[in-house]
Formats: sequence, C-alpha cells, structure tokens
Amino acid sequence: MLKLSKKVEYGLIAIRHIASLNNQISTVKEISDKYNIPNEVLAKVMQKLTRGKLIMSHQGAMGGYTLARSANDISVMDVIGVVEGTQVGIAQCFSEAPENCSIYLNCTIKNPLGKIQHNLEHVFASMKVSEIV
Amino acid sequence: MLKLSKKVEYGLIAIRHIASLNNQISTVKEISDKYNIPNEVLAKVMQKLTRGKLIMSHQGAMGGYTLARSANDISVMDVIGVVEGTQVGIAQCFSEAPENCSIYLNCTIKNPLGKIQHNLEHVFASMKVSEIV
DNA sequence: ATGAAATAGGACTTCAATAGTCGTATTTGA
DNA sequence: TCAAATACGACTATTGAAGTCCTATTTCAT
Ligand code: SF4
Ligand code: SF4
Repeated sequence: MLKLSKKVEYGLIAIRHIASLNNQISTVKEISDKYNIPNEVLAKVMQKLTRGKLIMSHQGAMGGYTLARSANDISVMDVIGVVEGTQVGIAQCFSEAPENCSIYLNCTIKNPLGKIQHNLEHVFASMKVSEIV
Repeated sequence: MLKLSKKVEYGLIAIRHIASLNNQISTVKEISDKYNIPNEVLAKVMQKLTRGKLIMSHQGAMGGYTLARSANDISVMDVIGVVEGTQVGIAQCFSEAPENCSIYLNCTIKNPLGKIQHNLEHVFASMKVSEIV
C-alpha cells in the first residue's frame, strides 16, 4: 500500500542514469546490466517513457535512448504518470469515476483525502531528476 | 499504486463518525449501515484499531466503540499504521529488510526516495481526525 | 545485401495483496 | 437466559504487480 511500483523505480533509475551521463545515448542492455534490472521489463518501461515524451528513442544498431527534456524539467510525478498511464490517486474516486466507489455519496472523508492528495502531488512534482543525479 | 486501502478508508470514516458524535459510543452495525460499509470488514478494522489503542471497545449488549484519545491526537498516519500493521514505505527497502530488494546495492534512487518518503510521512501525520470532523 | 544490435510490442504465467464472506465463540446488559 | 454486541480465524474471489517469452522492425557497419 502506498508503494511505488518497480516499473516506476526502474524508470527513475534509467532516466537518472542517462542524465548522469550528460544525456549520452544509453541502451536498455547497458542499464539493465548495470543495475541488475530484468531486461524485458525495463525495455517496456523505456517504451512507455518514449511514448510519454520524457525520453527519445534511437532505433537500430548503435541506437538507444536519450532524454527528451532537460533533467530539471522531469519530475518524479512525470515518471509516475507516464509509466503508470494514470494519474496518482490516493483513493479510488480520484483516479476513476466517482460512481465506481459504492459509498461515494455517503463518504465523509473524500474532501480531506483530496487535500492530502494535493499535498502528495506537490511532493512528487517538486522532486526533479536533476536533483537526484 | 499509491492508493490507500479500503480498510484504512473505513477506519477513517468510523473514527471520524465517533468523533463527530462527541465520542458517544457507536456500534459497528450503526456505522456500517450508515456508510454502507460491509459489516464484517468494518468489524475487523475496528478490532485492529482497538488493539492499536486508537479506540476503545465496550463488549456485550449496549457495547460499541469510543475513541481512546482525543481527535486531535489521532492522525491519518496513526490509522494507516494500525490498520495496515506496518509503517508506510514508499519503496520496498523502507518497509522491509533492504536485502529483500535484489538491486539494493546498485540502486541510485533510494536516497532521493527517502526524502520523498519523509515528506509523505509529514503529510499523513499532520492531518488529524479533528480536522475532518 | 546481409547480419548484428538495437527498439517495439503483444501474449502469457506467476505470485501476492486486496476485498469480501462465513462461521463460531465470547462478553454483558436487561 | 436471551439478545446484542465484540472477537477472531478460515476461506474465496478478484485484481494488480512482476516477470518471461516470442516475434517484428529498424538501422548501422561490414
Ligand atoms: S469516496 Fe470516499 S471511500 Fe470512496 S474512494 Fe473516495 S474517499 Fe475512498
Ligand atoms: S533499493 Fe532502490 S529499488 Fe530497491 S526498493 Fe529501495 S528504492 Fe526501490
């Protein structure tokens, strides 16, 4: 509960890696070997990060990935959003249709949880990749 | 990911309910009916909250639950800790033995995530039940 | 041209956590 | 003594996380 997924962690490690090499092109193999991350899992994370325009892919031999933006313009929040494909929602009613929660109408805590949600977003959004290089 | 469990939500709703009635004794049935929460699930949550000394149980007929502390001395963090039985850990290495993470030694993000963890704890700890009554 | 190195991406399995259900025992006030 | 309440273990079902496997496509270097 309240744990980041491994995919998000792998994405952060990879992006930090590229940033730490001054945006030199890096391959999945290089990163998965260095950090001991399952190759295929990382590969798919990188593909999502590419589709999310946080990194750029370079196909073919000698290919790999570089950042698509400067490291201080990529936040942990960005990575979570892109990798998970959904916004952070501390409760069901924040990440899906409110009607999906069967007690939505009776719920007395959604407003306070909304405040917590807002604060959490701020925490994740204010941590930039440039700080962790 | 990063979602509170229903159990925690139920616990918060129940504690807020009791607090809103000025610590009048309340039963599981009363609360589960009012908020449309599955009876048995709430019952077990209340038992955990009792063992965690956030509320007090009164057994037998005419029994029920009251708060064990004042509402401004119970935080969302307290409820999470008691209901989940474990501390909030945004990453595996914060909530279990670091060796359990196979990439712990190579991990380059545990320190920055530790900072995020610290900030999250503050967010959860600073929201007291008294604020949501 | 051809082959190796790389990304792209779908299909699948495994495992653990979440959410809920059921049954029974115990306590206690009226 | 009964009814109303808490206590608590065992079970099922569903979902999501994590990882594996396989094949296609792109592109550089020879
Ligand atoms: S409505 Fe209340 S219970 Fe339902 S998801 Fe939102 S916060 Fe949780
Ligand atoms: S060590 Fe790094 S990867 Fe492993 S759990 Fe901690 S943060 Fe996540």
